[in-house]
Amino acid sequence: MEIIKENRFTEEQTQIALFAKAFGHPARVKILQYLFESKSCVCGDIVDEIGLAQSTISQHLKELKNIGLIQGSVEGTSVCYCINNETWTKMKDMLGEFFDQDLISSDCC
Amino acid sequence: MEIIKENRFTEEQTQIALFAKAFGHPARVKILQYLFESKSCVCGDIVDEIGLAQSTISQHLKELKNIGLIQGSVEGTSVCYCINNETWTKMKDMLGEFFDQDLISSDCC
DNA sequence: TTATTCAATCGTAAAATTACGATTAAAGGA
DNA sequence: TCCTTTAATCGTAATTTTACGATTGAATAA
Repeated sequence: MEIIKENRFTEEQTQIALFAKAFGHPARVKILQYLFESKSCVCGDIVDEIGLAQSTISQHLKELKNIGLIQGSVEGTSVCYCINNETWTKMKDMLGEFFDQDLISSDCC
Repeated sequence: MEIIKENRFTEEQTQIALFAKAFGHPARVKILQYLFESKSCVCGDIVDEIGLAQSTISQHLKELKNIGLIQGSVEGTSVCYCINNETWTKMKDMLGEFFDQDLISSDCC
């Protein structure tokens, strides 16, 4: 869609922002927490847990899936969603480094 | 604005999402990195550094200020922006805990 | 086969976000 | 005083996000 290369931001800056956006909505924070805490991760259970319309939850799940934080596997007529630990770790590393900037920063003002 | 208490999400979930949204845009990621790296933190320098219109940068700075991640002090006709280390640390702690969920999570699927 | 269940997708509306130029206000300098 | 500089705010447009109900499609159950 965006053909012309945008030089304004680095790949890293863009990726950090994309990860942040992924849990930049309380529903997606809650979904991710639920997937970590719960043994069950069926889509219908998530809908019950969060309290938003089924189509809305599907939309949020799609966003989390698009960035790779979760993955879904069809189980009969249900779909089981899980954290993708590889992406989760990558996110932890990237954002962890971003957060720790303060440790090597000099004072200002 | 929102009078009726919204029970759908916890304060923590909402706060995590708000912090995430704060750096959920590459311009704000870059601004924060610049404030950490640079000795200078004058608004005009940020505008030059990022390459967006002055009014757009002001808007992004306002968002970062609203959530408390940065603070500005007037210096003559300029404004000097700085990281608010207290809020930054609070954010690190909160999101760090959120990220480390995987350490106590059981496998699924 | 037909009916049911479950989740994705569609269509749509409302709200929020992002970006810009123009204007304003405050401070400093001539 | 008047002019310049700096950054906030205003007004606005385009885009994205969020949410919902309705529909669809796939799989299972009767």
